[in-house]
Amino acid sequence: MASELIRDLGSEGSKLVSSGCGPLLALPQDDTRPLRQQVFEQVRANGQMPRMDVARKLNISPGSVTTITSDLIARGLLQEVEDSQRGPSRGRPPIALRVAPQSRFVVGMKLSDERHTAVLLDLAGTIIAEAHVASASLRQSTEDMLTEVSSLMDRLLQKSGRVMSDISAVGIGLPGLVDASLGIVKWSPVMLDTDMPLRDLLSKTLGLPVSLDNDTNLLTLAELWFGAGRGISNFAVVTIERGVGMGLVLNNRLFRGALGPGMELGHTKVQLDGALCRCGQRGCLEAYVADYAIIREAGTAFERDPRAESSAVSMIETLYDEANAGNEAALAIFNRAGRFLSVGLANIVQLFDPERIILSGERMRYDYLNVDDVLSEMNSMILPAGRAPTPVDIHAWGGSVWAKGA
Amino acid sequence: MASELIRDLGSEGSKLVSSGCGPLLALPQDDTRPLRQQVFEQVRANGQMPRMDVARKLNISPGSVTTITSDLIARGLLQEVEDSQRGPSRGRPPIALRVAPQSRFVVGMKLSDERHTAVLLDLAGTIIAEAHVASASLRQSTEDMLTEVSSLMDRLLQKSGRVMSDISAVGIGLPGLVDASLGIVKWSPVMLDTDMPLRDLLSKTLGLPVSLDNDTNLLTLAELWFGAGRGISNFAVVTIERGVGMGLVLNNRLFRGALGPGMELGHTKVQLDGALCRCGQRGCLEAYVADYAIIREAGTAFERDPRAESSAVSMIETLYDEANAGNEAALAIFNRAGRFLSVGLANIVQLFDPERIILSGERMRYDYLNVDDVLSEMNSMILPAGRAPTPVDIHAWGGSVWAKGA
DNA sequence: CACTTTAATTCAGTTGTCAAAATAAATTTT
DNA sequence: AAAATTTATTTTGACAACTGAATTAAAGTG
Repeated sequence: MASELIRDLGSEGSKLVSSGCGPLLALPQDDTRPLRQQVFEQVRANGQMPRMDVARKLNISPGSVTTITSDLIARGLLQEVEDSQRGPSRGRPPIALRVAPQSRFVVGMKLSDERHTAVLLDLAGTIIAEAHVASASLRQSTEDMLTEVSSLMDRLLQKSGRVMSDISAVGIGLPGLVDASLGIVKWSPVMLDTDMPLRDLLSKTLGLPVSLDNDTNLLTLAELWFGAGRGISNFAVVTIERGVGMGLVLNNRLFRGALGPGMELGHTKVQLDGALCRCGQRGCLEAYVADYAIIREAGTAFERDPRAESSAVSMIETLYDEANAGNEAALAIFNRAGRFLSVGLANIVQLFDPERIILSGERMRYDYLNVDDVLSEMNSMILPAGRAPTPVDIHAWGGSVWAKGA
Repeated sequence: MASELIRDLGSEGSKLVSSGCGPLLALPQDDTRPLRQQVFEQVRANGQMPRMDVARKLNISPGSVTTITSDLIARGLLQEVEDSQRGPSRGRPPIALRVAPQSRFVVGMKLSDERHTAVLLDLAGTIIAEAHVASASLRQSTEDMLTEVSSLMDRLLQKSGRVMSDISAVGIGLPGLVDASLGIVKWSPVMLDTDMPLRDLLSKTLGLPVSLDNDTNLLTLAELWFGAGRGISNFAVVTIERGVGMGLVLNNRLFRGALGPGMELGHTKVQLDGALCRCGQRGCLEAYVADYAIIREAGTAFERDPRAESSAVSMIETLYDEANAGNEAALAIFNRAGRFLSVGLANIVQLFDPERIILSGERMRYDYLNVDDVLSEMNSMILPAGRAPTPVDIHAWGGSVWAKGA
């Protein structure tokens, strides 16, 4: 079998003559956004900026900026800022532009097994309103899910005093395997059904365009748009909750992997024949740092039945208190988890060479693992020493959408 | 310290209003190649194709193709294929286009610690000639390097019957840390000097434009251009020689990492507090699968002085023979290395989700590690089971350049 | 031989962008 | 205060790239 797999230069060389060279599939994805959109994005990114600055930043002529902005203003997407106060300077004062705040609204939702969260944003990224509903059960049918999303939407609209027609798009994130381009939920811990075309169903229910994605991806996008990822081209977002997830931004763009499911940091192996993971394999990072791994260890060390505790979170909290109180065994559990997390993070750095790693997640649980120790250990495992320390961010929300008219 | 690193939504939210949202650094890299170049690349990729096919493929009007191709033909870059035989079909027969084979030539070189290799290619990617020189010593001065490259170039030209002015560009790959954009060799096992602007020196010596890159990157590009990577958007190339290297193609483009040095698969940790690596850290993949790791183990198992053997390669060969002859200890060494390699490869799959992994390298040494076992073990470590098997390619050369007039 | 089919070319027209000049609105100098 | 200077924006004409439709070219089919 091995020999079949091996091709040598000879056959390769002869193939060349007939079939040319260079990468096939030149570029199905046209990367160049129309200039109009670039101008809009530039203004949005800066909050507000005068036309000349846009022209300089994008290396286009001031004339084009005038044309484009006047068009965008006519469409109500941009507006001039009346009160552009500034220090005394010569020349005609610049008239700053900003995204018209009330022009359009988008909604971001995050579905989880505990509660669903929704935020209403304007195009400038300002949060107008926020709403929550408790999720009915751990796993639920698609129909229930549609109902819950609808009621969440109603509550959000009610809170903000808007109506459905004010909204131009909805973005929804949920855990599990999601095919964002097709809008299909392949598998999710919050849903009973698999391979469900949830996006289209939601779109029909709400009467709005919907985009669907993995929650970690959306969290990563949120970091890129609003958080620590702004201004950074390459970074990784690592989440530690029930499992260990990762989102990756390469060249200012979310990287989704080639085959869909994306990056599974949690099932990266950090130990040959290591601890048993819930995926059935051994040595996964998740099997050391996820909450169930810690609970498992605690159960062994203290001979406690995991189900005796009220919940996973509270059990870990108890354990953490004990560790702080000086319990060696509890401390050792957290230390070990922290060390393996260091290995996982160091591997990310070695492989992706990101400018930054962002630890982020809905629940702030990193202190359990002792951030400082993890970071210093991680840095000691990275080959070219002397790297910028990686800041830690905690985001309590993850929804962020993006709808854009042509 | 930890608290300083942590920001919460509050501060983030308030910052939003003033500073807008969306990624900064919109796109300094303008991705859109001029249409002329796209047409040329399309023809080159296909070997030969008629104008209408180009128009359909690139979604441009046939008129544009006529204009562009006639221009390219006038410049001598393309030519019409006289004998476009085809089955009987109605309509005017298409006139295929191809890259004019003799129009320009480029040279690719690979420098190593044993010998330097150079190939002469035309723009269609056909190898015209190949030449080698033995490298003088393990590490050498920059001056000697320049001399060696010059003599290699002379030999190549002599072999092919061309003169220097026939060549339009040279691409050179060498091991070590190379900043491709600046053309600087930060560190290399084949050079004594560090931080040397080798590209400019070579360019002056040869009187030609030179591009310089890490050899693994060049090997990856070669796979993308000529090898198993054609037609695949995302794949990883793994090399196992003195160390363990990796090149990555994402979206049909070589990914170089954010901070320059790029991906160091070899120093990915596969075991906490594992085997000692030559980098001084523990548990690196390299410390299990690189040749020095195997030799080290052999030395322990058989109480042999590594320096007693004539060379590293021959020592491994001896060990391999013994393993094949049934020596349990020798077999165990290779098996262990193979298993750790599986871990490394599985991690790549989990993180990057590539369509394919290509094991590639100048020296065909994979059989030592038993390709079949490694692959099956790797597949067993990947979460979403049922993935395409990864073919193994052996390339005996790595140079591949690309020079393109506007 | 007329008709169909497919490829390639021609050409007028649209689009998006720029360069340069003109205009606007402030400050500084005279 | 008027003139000069400075900076921002708008206007204008020109240009280059591309498209779409019509046209020409070269084959096969009935």
